[in-house]
Amino acid sequence: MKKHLIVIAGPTAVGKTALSIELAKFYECPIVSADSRQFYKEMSIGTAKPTVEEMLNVPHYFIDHISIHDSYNVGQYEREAIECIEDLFKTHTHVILVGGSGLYINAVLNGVDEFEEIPGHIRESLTEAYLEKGLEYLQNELKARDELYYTQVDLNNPQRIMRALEVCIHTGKPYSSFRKKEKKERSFNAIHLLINTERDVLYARINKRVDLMMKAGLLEEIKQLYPYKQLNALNTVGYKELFDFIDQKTTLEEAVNLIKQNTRRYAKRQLTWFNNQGDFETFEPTDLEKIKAYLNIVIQHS
RNA sequence: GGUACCUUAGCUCAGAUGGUAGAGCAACGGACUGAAAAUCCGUGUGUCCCUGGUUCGAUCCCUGGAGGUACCA
Repeated sequence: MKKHLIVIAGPTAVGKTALSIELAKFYECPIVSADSRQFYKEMSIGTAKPTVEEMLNVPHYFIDHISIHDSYNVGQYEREAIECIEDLFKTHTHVILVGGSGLYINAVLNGVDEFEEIPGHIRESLTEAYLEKGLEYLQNELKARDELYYTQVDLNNPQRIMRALEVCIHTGKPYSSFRKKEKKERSFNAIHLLINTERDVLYARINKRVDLMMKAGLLEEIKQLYPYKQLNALNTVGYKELFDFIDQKTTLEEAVNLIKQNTRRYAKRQLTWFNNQGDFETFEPTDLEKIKAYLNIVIQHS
């Protein structure tokens, strides 16, 4: 029997969680998260995790999967997620993958290239060099170590350059020599659904959800995490704005408005990414019946 | 009621001896392979308050309105 991974992608706050739970109940299948912030057990209200009750009825994987103190990345996620999904397919014909992190969804669907793990101290010294010597230094280093990638990267993006450099330094080979961009074969059939709605509606949902998060105690959650605010995981919309409020850089009202604004921008970036993927069938978050009908047809024909 | 000043992009404001205008923020668009809710790039979207006049040409000068701010009553 053919195995089907139902992929539910879409911008933040569009209604993916509720929809995925409805579908999971219908197909009696588990849900795997592809949300790079819901992975963290210390972050809940600000990441709009499914509630405990919701998860009681439907098993969820990769929610509360790691700690903000762990270092985590797409490569690890790909390996773990594929192992988890293949395991689930031993007892299920359907598995749902939901999330808004395009890169992570892509890792499950197509895979990312294989890289060695890079020791953390290399990135640390690169970051230091960047802060001391500036972007131009990084650009020159990259030009010397990987001329090909130098012509391909966005040279204004320090994050990209540092990643390439850490690979070059640790392996002694150009970063671009690892970038094969090969699509990996998977043992399951993936059905791609993009959940989206009109921009006005989406933005209204985002604004409302931020207000609800505040009512649910977001500020309290953030106060607990304040000592760790420099961690990568906490460089997140909803968290960084409230850290600024705690640091008295903004008023609470300004911080909340900034969370709304930055969430809207994030949603736009997600849409840009998904639009670029091209092979997603688009539905409204309320189209449950249409989606079931669509899935039926696709599953029968595969 | 009087006097002075103001009215230009969604907001705050620049500006040109008269040749239809530009910054910041916002907004919008895009990129993306181990930080991805991250990081980076691009784009000015305009009855220059209205009206009549002067002028080849007015957002700019003049007349008369409207709205706003301050001070005096």
